Amino acid sequence: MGASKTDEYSQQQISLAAMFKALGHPARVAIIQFILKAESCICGDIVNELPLSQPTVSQHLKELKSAGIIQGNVEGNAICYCLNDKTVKLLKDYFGSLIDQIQLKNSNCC
Amino acid sequence: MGASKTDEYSQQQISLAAMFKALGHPARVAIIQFILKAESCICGDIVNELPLSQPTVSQHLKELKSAGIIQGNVEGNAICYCLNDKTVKLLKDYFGSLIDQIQLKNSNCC
DNA sequence: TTTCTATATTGCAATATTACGATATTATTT
DNA sequence: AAATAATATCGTAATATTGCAATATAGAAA
Repeated sequence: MGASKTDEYSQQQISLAAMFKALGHPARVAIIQFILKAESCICGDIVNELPLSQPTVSQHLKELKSAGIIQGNVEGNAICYCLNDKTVKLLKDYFGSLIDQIQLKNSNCC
Repeated sequence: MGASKTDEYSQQQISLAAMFKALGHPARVAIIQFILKAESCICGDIVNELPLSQPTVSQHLKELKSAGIIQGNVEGNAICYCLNDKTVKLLKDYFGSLIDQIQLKNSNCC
């Protein structure tokens, strides 16, 4: 009869997946890197940096924002996008805990 | 004239995005967690644990594997899937470096 | 060699993502 | 109040993902 199926996914699973999904496109990884590299984090020129149109970049920014990876700040006419350090820390800790769990069970069949 | 567009994405950006994309689905996050939780890492019963058909689980496993998140080991009739600790460490370090970079530039406009 | 068990592949329908031109919005400057 | 500049939204075409039933494959057991 086997184990019973979990009817759905946990909230943590859903929310983690949403963050990873947001990061799962080269353009969005590039946006993250550009935000970190840029002198100030006034980031309207992401559009100039990426090989994509303005609407497309705007859409990618929206996805990063709604997943909580970045935050936007209205700065006069422009908008300043920055990384959400709380989310980044959460993700770092998540992978840290995975490593801990891997090391705990040293029944390594692979 | 503004900055010139990067013609394409870097290999690092593409490869990071592929790993995140592989993790960007609740079923695949659940698979990771199950592999870690399970007594041994003989994992045919992932199918019994998840609310998905066997072909669908197999497909998710394939995606995780080809992104280098997990590895599969033939074990007689069954296959044992385990996390690739090298990849997990790489991702942990990636977020660690993001945090470092955030802290370096304390010109926080957000 | 036949049967059984575990996993993978194929084919396909439903849905989601990606990208962009056109247009809307909002704040600034004139 | 225009005109300008920066960003967002809409509509839509092309493509990719998700999920499953049906089927294939490969090893173990009989």
